[in-house]
Amino acid sequence: MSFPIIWSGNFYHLRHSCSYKLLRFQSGSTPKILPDTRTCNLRFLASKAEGKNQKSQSKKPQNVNVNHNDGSVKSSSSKTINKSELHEFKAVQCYQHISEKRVFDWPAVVIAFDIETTGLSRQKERIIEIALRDLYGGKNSTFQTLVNPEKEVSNSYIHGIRSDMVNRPDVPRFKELVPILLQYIRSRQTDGRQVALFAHNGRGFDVPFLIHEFRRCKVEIPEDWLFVDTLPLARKLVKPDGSKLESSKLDDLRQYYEIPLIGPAHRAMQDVHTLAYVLQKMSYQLKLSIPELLDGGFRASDIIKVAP
DNA sequence: GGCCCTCTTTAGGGCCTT
Repeated sequence: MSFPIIWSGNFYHLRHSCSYKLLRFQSGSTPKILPDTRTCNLRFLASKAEGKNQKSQSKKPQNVNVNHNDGSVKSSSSKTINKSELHEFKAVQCYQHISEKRVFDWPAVVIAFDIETTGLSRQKERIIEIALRDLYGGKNSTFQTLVNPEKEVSNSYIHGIRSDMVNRPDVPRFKELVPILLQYIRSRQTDGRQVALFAHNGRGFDVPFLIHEFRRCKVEIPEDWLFVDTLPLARKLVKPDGSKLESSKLDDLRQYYEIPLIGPAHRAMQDVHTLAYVLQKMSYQLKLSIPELLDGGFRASDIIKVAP
């Protein structure tokens, strides 16, 4: 099984099944996942020569629902795809039929996730936003919500999430989010497949943060959740001249791979988008199959044993 | 705080995450 081919196929799914969800919580009622209606258009630009060879399907604007999730209403925006991106999309189309045949061979549910927090200390700070994306795609492949930290947000300059956006009764606290999160992950585990949750610097930041939030709710993270940190993968990357990359930051990786920025910067779902594409690029460059990626995975209990 | 790298391993500095 060739991972790069499957991954390219997945690239197709990323573009065609993106659906953001805004989790709204009403005190005393069952939380509901509501679709967001705002959209932005991905418009393809093609030269005349390219346009002649382009199939009609690829010429159609690709609609991507965008949920800024900041409580404000913003007008639709337009994302222009340049020539190199168009070339990549065309390559993806070549693999589409392969992916559709092999997609059920995926050994695991691959989910990219990211959190925004009130700071860096897992003991003192709290999660204020979480976003997940099932890279397989499909209906409800994305999940995103703000989280009420029940404390002041002092680092809004990082992510743009202000206290008044999250410290409100209609934003769920983490303990109210836990059962929904567990159910969402379970809903992605069709046929009892292994779930693998990818995060950049996940071992050092996201997963320990999740562990502490779950602990506060007196809930253990399921043992069948396998986490994979993409930071060690990034540190293995080398340039064509053999030298290492100057930086392994997620945004620097995005720029290195010339991945366009989609959505508001420094928000959880935007970073999930970036991670999804960076992961695709890195796995291709490092020639890593899905099982090889999962070999580097770890459980929440592995971290707890090291740093209780 | 974990991981990586080096002027290292009996250590220390820097990266990466918000």
